[in-house]
Amino acid sequence: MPTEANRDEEARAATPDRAGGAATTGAGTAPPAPASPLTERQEARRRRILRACARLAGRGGFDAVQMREVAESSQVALGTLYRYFPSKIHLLVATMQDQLETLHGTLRKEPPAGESPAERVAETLMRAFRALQREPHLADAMVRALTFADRSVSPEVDQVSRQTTAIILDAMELADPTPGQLSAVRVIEHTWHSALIAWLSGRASISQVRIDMETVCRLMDLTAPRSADDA
Amino acid sequence: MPTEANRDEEARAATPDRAGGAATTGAGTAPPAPASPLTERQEARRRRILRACARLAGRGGFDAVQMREVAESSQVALGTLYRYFPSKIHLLVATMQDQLETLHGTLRKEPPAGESPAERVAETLMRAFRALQREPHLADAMVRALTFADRSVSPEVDQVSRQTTAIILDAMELADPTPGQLSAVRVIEHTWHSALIAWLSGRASISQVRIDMETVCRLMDLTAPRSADDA
DNA sequence: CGCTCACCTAGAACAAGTTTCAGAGTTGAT
DNA sequence: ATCAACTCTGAAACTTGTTCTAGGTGAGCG
Repeated sequence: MPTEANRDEEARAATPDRAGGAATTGAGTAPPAPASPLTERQEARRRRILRACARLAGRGGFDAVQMREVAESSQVALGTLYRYFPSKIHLLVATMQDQLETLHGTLRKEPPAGESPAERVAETLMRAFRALQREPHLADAMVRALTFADRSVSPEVDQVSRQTTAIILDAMELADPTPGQLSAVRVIEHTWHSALIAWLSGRASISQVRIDMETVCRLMDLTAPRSADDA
Repeated sequence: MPTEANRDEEARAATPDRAGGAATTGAGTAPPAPASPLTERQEARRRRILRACARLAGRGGFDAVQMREVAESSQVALGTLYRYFPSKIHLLVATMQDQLETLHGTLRKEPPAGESPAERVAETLMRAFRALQREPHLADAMVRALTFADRSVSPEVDQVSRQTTAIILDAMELADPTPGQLSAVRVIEHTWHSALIAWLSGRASISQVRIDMETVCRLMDLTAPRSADDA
């Protein structure tokens, strides 16, 4: 007895697996579809899955995200879930991408108000941090997935990294960063990432995280050697 | 048919599980033995296990460390392996502790030769990095375990963190760091850690890692506000 | 109308981490 | 010498991520 959500179906696009990783893994089973647009109904499925994942991660964290339960909760067969997200890690990283996009949108609407780039970046990161604090289990799940990801998830993890960079550069209000500044931004990202992990595993307090973030932002010399108004 | 390694046995200390985590987990099954000295024979078992773990991790990395195989390879029953290391993560983190101790010993014998603290720290970290490069699979396994560790492994992860701090402080040749410097050291650790992950997952090149390490060491202002010769 | 194709579903099957259990074996104490 | 306590062993069982198989359903098309 099927539930009641499988009345009519679509049949067009090849595979719902986006952003295929063609890195070192041979093109074994995954079709080389470069960008399948995803049917409306498929997009809806994808959303249901991501929402279920975030909900389950919200309580219990990483361990509470069980693939069978995600599948059931999003009214999708287990095989289908794996067709959309080839592993639990992929699923959680995609969830993080999703959340990051939301965050970036929010930040765009309410940009940080600090005077210097360093202040704005620190403020932005602490704001993001507070957002994560509101859902510590979810944060735990996403970050654990992110750091546990192996090479097969590189494209997605890279995407997350680019998104983070974009957020920081936005906060700096710097359209044309120098290589040195990009390196500084990477260091800030590293620090944020790692401080987050330390906090999530209970090895660092919030104030310690704040201090570390302020430290790295202040010392990273975010001001351009020459003021950048020639963009 | 027992193998041939279980002739005589010891029985004294409570549990070989060191550094019990009494954090939030209730004292369910683990006896509260604070520091069980481990019989000679138990110590030998522990070594065998760690060596087998490192060997398996050396090829194949994280996934190649399979608990059944570790047990078999170290001539120990599966249950015993779990008595010594309550999870695969614990086992790999302990392996990292072991390797770090070795590294620290080596570094003590051949300290870095740079002029400034920043140079010495960067040199030290790059040397450690090259050591990891020699066994990339092992490095992968240990670092993945470290970042994947949840709260139940906090004590052990903390120990690794302290060891790393000690190595950096040694390189700085600074016995009495200021709080600001400690924060800087934490940032450096965060960066090292995260850069390592990025390299291991193929998202950063070695030169990028070097640049990031030099960046963070240079900018972190490792020189004391006043020169520290009053220790 | 019936064919074909891609997608989906339900469920079994497999793999590896973890737990559990009964039975020895060892050691120190009485 | 016997006893009690503890550890180790060998093997099965359980859990959860992942894969596989068989069958069903809708859409375009001859």
